[in-house]
Formats: sequence, C-alpha cells, structure tokens
Amino acid sequence: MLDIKRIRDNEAEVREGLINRNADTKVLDDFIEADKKRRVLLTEVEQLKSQRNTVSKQIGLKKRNGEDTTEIQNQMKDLGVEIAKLDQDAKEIEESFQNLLLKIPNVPCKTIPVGKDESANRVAKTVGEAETFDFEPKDHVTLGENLGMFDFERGTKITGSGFPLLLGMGSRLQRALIQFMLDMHVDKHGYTEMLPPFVCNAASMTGTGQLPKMEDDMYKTTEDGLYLIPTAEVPVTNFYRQDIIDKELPVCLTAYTPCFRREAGAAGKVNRGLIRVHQFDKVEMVKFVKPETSYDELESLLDNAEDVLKALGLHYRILELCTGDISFAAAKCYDIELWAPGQDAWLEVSSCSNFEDFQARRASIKYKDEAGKNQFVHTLNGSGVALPRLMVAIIENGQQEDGSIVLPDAIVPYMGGIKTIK
RNA sequence: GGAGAGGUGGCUGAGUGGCUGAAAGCGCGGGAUUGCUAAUCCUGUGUAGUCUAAUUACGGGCUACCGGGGGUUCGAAUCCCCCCCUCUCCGCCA
Repeated sequence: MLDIKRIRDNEAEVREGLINRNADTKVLDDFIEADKKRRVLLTEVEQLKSQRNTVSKQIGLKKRNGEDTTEIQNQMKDLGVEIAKLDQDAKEIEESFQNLLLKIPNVPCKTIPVGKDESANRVAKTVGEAETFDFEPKDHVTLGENLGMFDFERGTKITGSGFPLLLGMGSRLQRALIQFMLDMHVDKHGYTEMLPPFVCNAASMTGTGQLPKMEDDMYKTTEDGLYLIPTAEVPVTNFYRQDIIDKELPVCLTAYTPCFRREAGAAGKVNRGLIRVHQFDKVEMVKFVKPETSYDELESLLDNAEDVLKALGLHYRILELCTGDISFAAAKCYDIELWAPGQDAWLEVSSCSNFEDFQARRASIKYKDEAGKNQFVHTLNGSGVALPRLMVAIIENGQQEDGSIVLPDAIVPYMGGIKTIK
C-alpha cells in the first residue's frame, strides 16, 4: 500500500500515476474522503476518551479517600455510552479506509514508458538469434507427446484441463532444470535457498498484494480458508512479515515451488499444451533491499534471470513494461520472453519487478537504518524462471527433423549425461 | 484429535482491577571517571495513529497496543467468553 502521507501531500502525483496505469481513480477519491472523515472522528472520540481516563483516575483517588463517587460514576457511564457509539462509527470508517487503501495500486516509477496496454511496452534488448530450421518446425505438444514427455489427456482426466502431467523424460527434464536454476542462483548469484509452504493464509496473501484484488484468481481451501500459492513470491516475501530484518541487506532468497492459478485462459492454439496452465513450477528470486539501492538491485535481479537463459543458449528479449501493463503492486517491471519457433511467438518466462515499499508497508517489513530508525525495506522479485514455457522453448528450439530433441549442453550434467531425448 | 501448562517491551522476567506503558536484570545509545585490558557511576532507550507546530527538522499533547477478537466496569495486562499459537503427555500417521 501507499504511504498515507504521500497520498495526502502529493495527491496529484498519485492521481497521475493511477491515470497512467489506466486505473480507476474513484478509489482514490473515496479514500481521500474516508481519510478526512476518519480524522475528524478520531479526534473527537480520542478527546472523550482522554476525559474519561482523567476522571477515572480521580475516581480511584477519591475512593481511596473514602469519598462518594456515585455521581461522577454515573456521568462517566453516560460518557461511556457516547464513546461506544462513536467508537463503532470510527471502527466502520477505519475499516473502509483500510480497504480502500489496500485497493490503491502502486504509483509507477517515473522512468517507465507511459501507455495504456502492452502495445506501449518497450523492447529493451534482444539477445541471441532465432534458431533456423530446414524443415517445418513442430510445436512442443506434438513433439513431446510423440516422445512420451507428457500426457495432457490424462492430466485432464485426473484433475481437469490446465493441469499438465509430465512423464518420463519430460518429468526428468523439468526436475533437472529446477535443480540447475536453483544451483545457479545459490552458487553463482549468492541467494539463499528456501523451500516454503505451498499454501498460505489470508494475511500473507494480503501482505504481497494478492488479496483483496485477486481473490477469484486463487484456489482456496474450504475448511481452513487457506490459499494455494499463485507464486513463491507470497511465502518467501512473507518470511519477514511483521518483522524487522536484522541481517545485512540485501537479503536474497530463492525458492522452487509449484504455482496455482485459477484464471482461465482461452483454450485453443495460442494456449495449447504447456503455454497457459492452472498449475506450473517456477523458481523464484526475492530480494529485500535498502530503498536507495532498489533500482540497481532490479537490474541485477534481471541479470540473474537472464543468466539462466544465456547458460541454456536461448534466444530471448527483454521488455520494459509500460504504466498500463505493470502489475498492481509493482512500480517497475521487466518481462523476459523466450522465442518459441513451434509457436512462432514470444513466451513470457519471467517478470522482474521492483515494488519499492508497497509490499513492505502492507506486510510491515522493516530494517534499521544507519541512525537506528526502523524503515520499510524495498522488495523485489523475479522468476528465475518459470518452467513450462522454458520447457516449450527448449523442446521447440532443440527439435530435429526426426522429432528428437537436442538438449542445451549446460543441462546435460543434470540429465545424467543424456544429450538428446528420442 | 484428546488432556494439561503457558503466551508481558530487543531478551530474561515481575505484575490478579486504579498510584503500571508496564518493576528488576541483561542488552543497546549518550555522558563521566579510571594512565593499559577491564571495571564503576550517571542518564537515555517500544510501536502505531492522531492533534499541534511549522520552510524542513526537532519537539510537545492525546489515543491505542501486555498473542488476536469480543464482553463486564467509572476504570482491564489483571475478571468473563471465543479463537490462534507454543510446550509436555496421549492418540493417529508419511
């Protein structure tokens, strides 16, 4: 959430941010109104409480002196009724105030492109070149099913559409990739590995910004009110919820988790196979940093994600997302897209975002600055990277005319020396 | 899942209705003293909201917070109810 003072003092700046996001500014208007009401009410009720506290203390003193206090007690009783009534009003306005605050998105960073939707995203760079084929390249579904790497029909039978089932070398390749990426982030990039819960409570979901807005996009357990995580960002960031980090910043964590997302993709060719699914695996990187370093840290986070793709020799590009395309909690975001020749399309495999103090305020994550004062950290996260589309790119780029898949050299040691899936 | 014990400030730990936002100790900050290392003494040391102030800053007032929520009372860390968590024992279990 945003700093209340920032909204009060720089309303125009916040409003502009929302407009640039293509977001409704009504929530801001409502918030400002609620804020005014709340402050008036708080002042009033707190004055009455102060009065009550003072008199109550006097009652205590008088009683000890044996004086009769019946009359002032009755007066205080009446005051108590009034306070209770105002308190109720204050509670209601406080609730709506908080709810509105939680619904205001982050203000986009000043430097990012302004635009309504993805058409305004800027291609920051393109790395490598598209694989060329002297035959018609097939898509990953055809290739993988022929090789027994996955069985989508049975996944659908067991659970429903969008729940992919990997098999044999498909399963093995994905496991190898997870291991490969975690090793890289831990050994080369200095992250600490974490294996968190895959289910989180509402407080955690609110902390990172999934709730209240994305409630319908998540799987929820009926008995316990817990949510299946849509990304490792949730448990990993909430590691420090309600905490003051006592470690030297930055703190860098990485985690493999499955991710569960309800949002239904349109069925059909563009979302065929592994492209858009309800359950997928991902290796995530999360950073807790000092505010003044967060934009440098974003660049290094992006580097860390790119390293994976470079090591695998894949053709990719970096998009700098525009104001209308960044997520609710982000101030700035880079997407990484892989080239998939079988799709003849770019596939998003990573989003690297700086949330500034937006999540830290929601989740109350602080550190002690040089002066010993508690300050909110900045949080960042990025996929490093998501598995299904990485699989798609490896399969479609490595395909041979005979339908076999030549694997990137870097992954071979993780495959027990297997160089080709056939 | 059942039974018992317990959850107080950075930590240890006192506190069963008012003089307790909270003793004491430890830790930490500032100062003094001692010719080394060390020790001693003094002093300060929670968070959030809100009002006030105003160029910021510093400050001051008030309210709330002793696991969370509700209740009783003029007044609650303290009494009552519900929930959560931790520990011990039992049950079940990969």
